Amino acid sequence: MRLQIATMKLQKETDERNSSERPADRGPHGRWYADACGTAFGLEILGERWSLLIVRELMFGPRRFSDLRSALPGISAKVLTERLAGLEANGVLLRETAPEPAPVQLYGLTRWGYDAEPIIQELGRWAAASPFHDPTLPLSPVSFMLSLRTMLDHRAARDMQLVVAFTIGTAQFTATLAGGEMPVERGLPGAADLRFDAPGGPSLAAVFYGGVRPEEVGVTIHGEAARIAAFTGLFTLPPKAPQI
Amino acid sequence: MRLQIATMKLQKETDERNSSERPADRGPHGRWYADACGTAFGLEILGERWSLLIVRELMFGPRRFSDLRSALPGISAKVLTERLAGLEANGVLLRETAPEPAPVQLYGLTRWGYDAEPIIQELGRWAAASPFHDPTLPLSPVSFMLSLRTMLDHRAARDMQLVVAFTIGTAQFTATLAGGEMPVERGLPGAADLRFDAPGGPSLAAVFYGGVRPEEVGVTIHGEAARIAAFTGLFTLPPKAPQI
DNA sequence: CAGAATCCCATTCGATACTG
DNA sequence: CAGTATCGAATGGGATTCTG
Repeated sequence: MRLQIATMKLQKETDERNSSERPADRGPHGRWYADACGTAFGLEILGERWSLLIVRELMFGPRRFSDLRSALPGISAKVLTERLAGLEANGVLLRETAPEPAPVQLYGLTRWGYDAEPIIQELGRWAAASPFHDPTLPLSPVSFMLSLRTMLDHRAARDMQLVVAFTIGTAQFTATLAGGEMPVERGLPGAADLRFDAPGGPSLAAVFYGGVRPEEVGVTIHGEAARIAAFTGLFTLPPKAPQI
Repeated sequence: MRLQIATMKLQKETDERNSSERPADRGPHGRWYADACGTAFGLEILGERWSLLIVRELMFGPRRFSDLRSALPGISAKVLTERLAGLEANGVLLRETAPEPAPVQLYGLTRWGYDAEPIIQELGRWAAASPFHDPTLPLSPVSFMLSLRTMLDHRAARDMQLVVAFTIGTAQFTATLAGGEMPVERGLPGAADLRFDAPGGPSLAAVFYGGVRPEEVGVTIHGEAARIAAFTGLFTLPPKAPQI
């Protein structure tokens, strides 16, 4: 395998194109709609393949490279690296070298990055109304928790107050329902009113949205029966769109 | 780096995934996040380059091929054709052969397609808070009208009732403000409380969002001065996001 | 003008191998 | 673990041409 020696010489010229200056060279590649519309600009930043899904996975706190890789089935290390760099360059996320016991590299959203949640929610809400939609695919724990936030019936929840613990595979979340809002954090609470344990995202989705009985899909729920019913009743998918 | 000899044998099995049939094989290319998340599914449909901007341009009613081409600087006929076909296959738009005097081909959103407006709005609102953003680029008339709907202060507008006519280049719109909402239609109203005439989208954006005086950018406004001020005051850009 | 079909090269992607 | 390097294959999309 010697021949590679010669292969690298041509590399050089390929990247001169990038040297063209743009105010803040966002898309690593030639994207760039010549359009002042905010939507178009948003697409420059989040519209590349995978970008928005990466932001989604960071929505409940910083993650490491390998967390992201395993949460995004099919993404390659190369593309993930590129996207992280692009998002960082655009101020959506930051690379934090958290010196815990073992110094780990983390990627976390900036405040503005967290502000992208409504985009993710609107897109998800809209897509859920599509006639086609395969709910059997893998669903990351973050996706499921985000879907709960999206589908929450704020009005119906206004007078409920609950601390709910979720264990989804190895991921743990605490949802705190109060005043019609439901912030979600990573980790388990000291005391919870309800506890959901599930092997993965799809099983919980089946229980919450598909009316499947928990034991059929390996989900166990702890808590007062009435509260369980009241809680799960707060989340409903939108009706399918008409075929016109 | 020695032995790569054996590397290519495993290729085969990689593409079997694609052979699985999907209801309506959307992305002409291998897109397809293996992900049940609604957001990921939405990205399958709207996440390709140009797709969402095409939807945006159709937001106030059907348009023809050449309308779209000129509203989307840089798109090629081939790509536009492909995207229109993809969006049609996914139920976002329909191709209507309206037999007017001269039988013209029109593309119009389905009801579900129109439901995508909140996605466009959230993306635009979010992007407008970016530190980088070049407002000097071309802005299509539709983009501007959509931005008004996005930036409208619904609360402040609740008690206002106005019919406002816009002429932006050759495009004409009627905005009907009432009850804190402001639907927009193509065409001019019989009678208007206010009338804006502008050479293009950017000039109006300068007036509404940049505090520029109309005459500086070729915009003329007709109507009662107090009403003009009250109306234009309803629309404000979000504050820039902090740099963290 | 609307849009389908062809050509063709630059870019991009995913897989694999490699490195600190 | 956190990437980087490289390669083959697929895709993107601009330009051009053709048709009704």
